[in-house]
Amino acid sequence: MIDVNELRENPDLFRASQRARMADESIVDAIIAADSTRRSALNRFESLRAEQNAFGKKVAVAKGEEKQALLVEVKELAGSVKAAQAESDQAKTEQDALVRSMSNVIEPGVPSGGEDDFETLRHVGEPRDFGAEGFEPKDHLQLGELTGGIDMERGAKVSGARFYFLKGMVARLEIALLRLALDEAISHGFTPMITPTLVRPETMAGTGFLGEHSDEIYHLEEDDLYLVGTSEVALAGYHGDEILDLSNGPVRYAGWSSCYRREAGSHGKDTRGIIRVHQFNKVEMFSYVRIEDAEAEHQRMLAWEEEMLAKAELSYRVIHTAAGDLGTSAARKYDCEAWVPTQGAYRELTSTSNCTTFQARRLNIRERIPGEGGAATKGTRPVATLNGTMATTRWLVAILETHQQPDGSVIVPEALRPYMGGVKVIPVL
RNA sequence: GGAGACGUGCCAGAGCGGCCGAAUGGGCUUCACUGCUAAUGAAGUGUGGGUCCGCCCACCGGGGGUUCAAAUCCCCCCGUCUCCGCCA
Repeated sequence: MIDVNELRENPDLFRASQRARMADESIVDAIIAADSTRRSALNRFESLRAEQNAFGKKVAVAKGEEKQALLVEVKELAGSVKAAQAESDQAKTEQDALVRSMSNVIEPGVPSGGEDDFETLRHVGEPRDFGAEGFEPKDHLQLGELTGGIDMERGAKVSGARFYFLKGMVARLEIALLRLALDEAISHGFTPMITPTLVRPETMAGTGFLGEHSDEIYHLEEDDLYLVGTSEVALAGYHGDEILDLSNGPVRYAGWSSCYRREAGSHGKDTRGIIRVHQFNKVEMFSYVRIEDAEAEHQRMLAWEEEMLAKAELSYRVIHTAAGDLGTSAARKYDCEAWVPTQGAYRELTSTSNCTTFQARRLNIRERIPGEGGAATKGTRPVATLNGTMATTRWLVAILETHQQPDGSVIVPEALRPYMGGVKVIPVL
């Protein structure tokens, strides 16, 4: 959630951000109006309440007839206090709804526009030239089937469309990838975490996923629990309502979990293979940092993601996502998209977002305000949160296709071999 | 699944419907004292919001209710613990 005081003081910044996102600008003025209504209603209630409190003290010490007289008088006051309180609560609720519906303010330099208006920052590695090598690459599903590693048919039989079995060497490859990702994260100071994948409505709402994208989320009616689409949900909720000590640097967690997505609006899209599925695994970085450190942490996360892509020996490009494609919480987002040979396209493998103080405000996660020499002074302020992908099941698509051989066997990237008992090649069955 | 107990500040732990934002002890910070440490003494030590910057309002797991007035009484929810049952 955005900072209302800042919005009041600098509305143009917020209007510009909304414009860049191609979102409604008028919400800025609506919030300012609702805030002023809220404050005047609150003032009315509080002064009446103060009066009532003062009366209450008199009533407490009065005796007999005097007490009875005071009671009659104060009874009327109690009525107006109640009414003023209702009005004040109402104004607060209205303002809150508006504020919560507004997206984060973008960071400087974020490209304006929608999904296709991203800026390409760089290309790393050359896409493998199968033409020059003289053979037609197979897609990841063909490869998966040839090696006995992916079974979509039985996935559909057991669970329906967009479900799959990973078997044998491909199953091992996924575990190897995730373990490498976790070890990399640990070496960068992240504490490994295995998180709950079912969360309560409050947690889901707190992370901002229950808004526009609520139809993407599985909900268990019987128990009123949600299946998470990423461990970010649990990791952000982890320190909810807490005051953190960031004086020794960022607090970093690497979440390992299954992720569940309904893929509601994507019928007919990516129906082949495991590119877009209802359930997959992911190792996710999540950092709590001081506001001043957020931008630097974001650059670090991007660099760590690129290191992982290098270890998987993939060619990719890095894009700077446009404002309209950021999602509610992010102020800036970088995606790394790997080259998928049979699609002739770059597909997203990682995504790292700087949510600045947006999530922390909503979840009430703060730190003591650092004073001179780093010692905490009076007061608190929200922290910044960031997240980024270390590895997901989808990586298998790019790895299988990129490292395939003419017969359909697949060479295992060197960095993954120690996690596969030294296996160098996934053979055709 | 059944029965019961409990949830108060950084921690432990009191709390009669009004004098309770909350006793007491510990911790922490500052000061004093003592060669140093320890000990001792004194003061301070929650969060959020509003503000005419004097103060004022709210918060005792969460949400409702009763009352002129709720940490305190009533209801619902969440959580923790104990016992019984069930499953492994």
